[in-house]
Amino acid sequence: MRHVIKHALLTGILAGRYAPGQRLLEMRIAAEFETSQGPVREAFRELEATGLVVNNPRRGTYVAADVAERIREIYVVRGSLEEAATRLATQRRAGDVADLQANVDAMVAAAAAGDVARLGDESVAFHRAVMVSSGNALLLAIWSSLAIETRTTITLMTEGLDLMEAATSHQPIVDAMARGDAEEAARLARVHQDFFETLPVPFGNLSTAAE
Amino acid sequence: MRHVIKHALLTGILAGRYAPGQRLLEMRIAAEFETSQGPVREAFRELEATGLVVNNPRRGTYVAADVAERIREIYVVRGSLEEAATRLATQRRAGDVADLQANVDAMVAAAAAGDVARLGDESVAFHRAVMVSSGNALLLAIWSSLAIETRTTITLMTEGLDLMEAATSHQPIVDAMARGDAEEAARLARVHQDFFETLPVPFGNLSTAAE
DNA sequence: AGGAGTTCGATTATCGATAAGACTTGTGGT
DNA sequence: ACCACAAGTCTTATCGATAATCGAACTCCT
Repeated sequence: MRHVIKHALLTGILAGRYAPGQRLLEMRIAAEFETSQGPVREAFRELEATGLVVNNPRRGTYVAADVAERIREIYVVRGSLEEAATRLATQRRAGDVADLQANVDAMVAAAAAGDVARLGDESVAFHRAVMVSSGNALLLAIWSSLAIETRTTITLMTEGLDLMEAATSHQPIVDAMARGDAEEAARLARVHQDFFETLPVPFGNLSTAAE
Repeated sequence: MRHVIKHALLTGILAGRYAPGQRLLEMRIAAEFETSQGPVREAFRELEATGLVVNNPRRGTYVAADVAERIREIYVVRGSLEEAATRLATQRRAGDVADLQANVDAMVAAAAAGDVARLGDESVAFHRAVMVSSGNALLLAIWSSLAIETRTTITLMTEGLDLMEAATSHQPIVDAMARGDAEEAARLARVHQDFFETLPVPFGNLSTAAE
């Protein structure tokens, strides 16, 4: 149950259903999900780690006042984590990037077909595979907590950006990893995220996209 | 209350009072702190973010089986976050590093006096100041969730490492920031953490140190 | 004896109620 | 009219109890 609530709050916040700065009343949320206070509070605690919600003891839990900025910050953090993970993964993989290449190929195919959802899924799979193969469980855990899975498709859908470019932009990273050039791969992984940081963060009217 | 429990579990795990892989029974912990299940569960949820405890739904919460490795992983993540934060902070500070220099000076003084606790506090203050001045609240939030404050003093106390070296190793970072050399400062910040990653992770007999 | 199915004990997940703190509104004093 | 104070209301933090699930021990059948 708490997972359900956590996920719903997360997508709700990212989609703008819960406004920036809005107070999240425990009992109200509990009522929405037809549950009690406990699970809601636990979901809050997990969400606090992402910085998307803030808790003041005895005063309540709020959606971060500046969610838009916070989302942009996610890309910086994400870039930083992926840089580290890519460095480690390159070393551990020793040139074996078959699965990653498969993801990129699938992305290109999806982009060609205009299949945004598929492109998003493959992209998430790609980045997740890199995090997993870094061998650092904490990196993966934090990366997962950033709600990247949730964000990715929303971003692709709302920006109207060049899908093919989004797909092929992964290739240089794979190439560097295949060569075993850890530093270059890591650098590319970070730059890859910087791009999204510059995009405007969309809000509202996303209820459908987020679900 | 949940903060008390969280902190106690944290130091308990880091000090080895709770063994790696040990199951953490909610009611048992609740009894130890003369409280009820609720606060304990909330503390668990917050601790999950550090990867130091793992939860299997309906099966219980456990201390990570490989705490030692997990702690080493923290340094990688931390290095990565500090690298990003230092890069941003250098740009935003525009050469104004007076507060950081003061921290370093205090560290050197503390090292000279053999005041480990003070050295630890100043070091935490230094790194926190960098994170704060990065202007990225998410970086700060995640960094904070890594229980770095708790770890620092323990590390300094148990390793028996050269205190003066630990203190002066911060200087090059400040220098690079003062020059406005963001990339170099960022690189140094990461390397600064790599050092700790190579240290053996101590366990047990730390009950005193952790408190 | 070996294995599948079943019962029982232990523990988590959730609920509803209570205690206690914070904010709001109203009141009296200046 | 303005400020300080106080009662009342709302919300969080915590508690104790219940429901649901897991794992282990046990039994029965082959």
